[in-house]
Amino acid sequence: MQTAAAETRPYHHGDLRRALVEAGRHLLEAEGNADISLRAVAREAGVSPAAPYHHFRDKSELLDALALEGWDQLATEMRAALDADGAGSNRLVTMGVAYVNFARANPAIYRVMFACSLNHETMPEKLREEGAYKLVCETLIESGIDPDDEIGLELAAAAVWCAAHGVAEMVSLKEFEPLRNHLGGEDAFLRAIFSQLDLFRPASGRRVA
Amino acid sequence: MQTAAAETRPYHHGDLRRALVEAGRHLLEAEGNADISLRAVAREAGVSPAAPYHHFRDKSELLDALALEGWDQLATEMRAALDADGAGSNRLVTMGVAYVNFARANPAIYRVMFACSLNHETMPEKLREEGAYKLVCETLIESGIDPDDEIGLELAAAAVWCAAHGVAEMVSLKEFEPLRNHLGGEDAFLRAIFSQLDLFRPASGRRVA
DNA sequence: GGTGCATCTGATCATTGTCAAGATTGGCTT
DNA sequence: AAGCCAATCTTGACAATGATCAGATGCACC
Repeated sequence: MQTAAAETRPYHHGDLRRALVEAGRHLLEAEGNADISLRAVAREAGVSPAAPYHHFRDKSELLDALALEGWDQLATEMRAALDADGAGSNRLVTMGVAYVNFARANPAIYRVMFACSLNHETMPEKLREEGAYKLVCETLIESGIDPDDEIGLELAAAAVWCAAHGVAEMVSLKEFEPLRNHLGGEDAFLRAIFSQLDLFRPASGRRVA
Repeated sequence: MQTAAAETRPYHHGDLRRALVEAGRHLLEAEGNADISLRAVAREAGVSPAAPYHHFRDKSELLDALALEGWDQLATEMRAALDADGAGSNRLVTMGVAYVNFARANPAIYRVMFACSLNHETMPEKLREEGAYKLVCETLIESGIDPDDEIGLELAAAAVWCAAHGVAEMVSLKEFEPLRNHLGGEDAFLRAIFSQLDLFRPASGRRVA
């Protein structure tokens, strides 16, 4: 069943690169499995197994593209959560919850995102300039971190990100089901977890060494 | 180059299951890559590609066995770190650092451990009874959590584990290299990160809801 | 000593990532 | 408008992998 390119197969498929990325995203969402087969992506896009190689050197490059889109979406959703946030609430926690909610809602994509980062041993630069990382820094400054203490800021951002990632990956384990129920749903559960990591309380004393 | 079974190939290989697990661990350690090929494991053990199927239903079952060994080793190292810890130091942080050090020293094994857990959507039960999870709970109680507040304890343990896992996976990114150097090495870096997550400070006020 | 059964091998299949060579076609040059 | 170029897509192929099955092998037990 080809979802995307059913109609008339165009001789030279207008923008295959784009189509491949979207096919990949569909597969990731549908199967919920992070190890997509390149051939399956090509199939879904309605082209031959070798076609993708004219747009990506490698399977991993396709995954990189998928990861990039994921990071974009993540940043968008985090920003949206902050914007929708009532004044006076803990914005760091709100952001963390949004992060984890994204990871829970798109587990396959999230795994691809992180796997790519670990492969390259680095995260996409975009994050620092305009993406989620910058958002984290801004929110940290909002909540009392000294913006001029570059080391302190980076350390805090690292810690926050680590915590969010840890929660994102652990929280889908069944072990936490009872806890989640007891606390009354996903968001309350996540907020409780984050609250346990005191960093997420505004302006608690912090130290670098 | 077969490392393990070079000598004389015994007709019925004494304990192949064991040999396979060890071969797998060697490959994980050597290649540093988490996606071992079952065939490669068989090769390393000096048997045919089909032999493992008499001891494991599946490739994933071999990985499960490897994961289990990993969890054991982790618990051992965490316990050792606690035992070697000077009195008066922050034992939760010590434990967290040991956790992350293990993950950093055995990245492939750690990835297999966690991938297996995510596949089954649960962690091995052994952890709760006698493994790392129990250690975490004990140390939490030591550091002031009310042992009778079951919910609170479980929540705290969840938070601690999430944080440790997050740090373990993030910390190998190159982005943190300057930070690590600035703080004077791996352990100082990790302690700084953990210190940012205030939970790891003894007896800071905690709340459940 | 003989036999049953767990264990191991060999052959085989479908799938996958990747590549090289050939077909197709849109766009630019003149 | 004719024609060529280079990008794009397909076909066919290769090696490696996970998995299965029929058969060989030899240990333990009767």
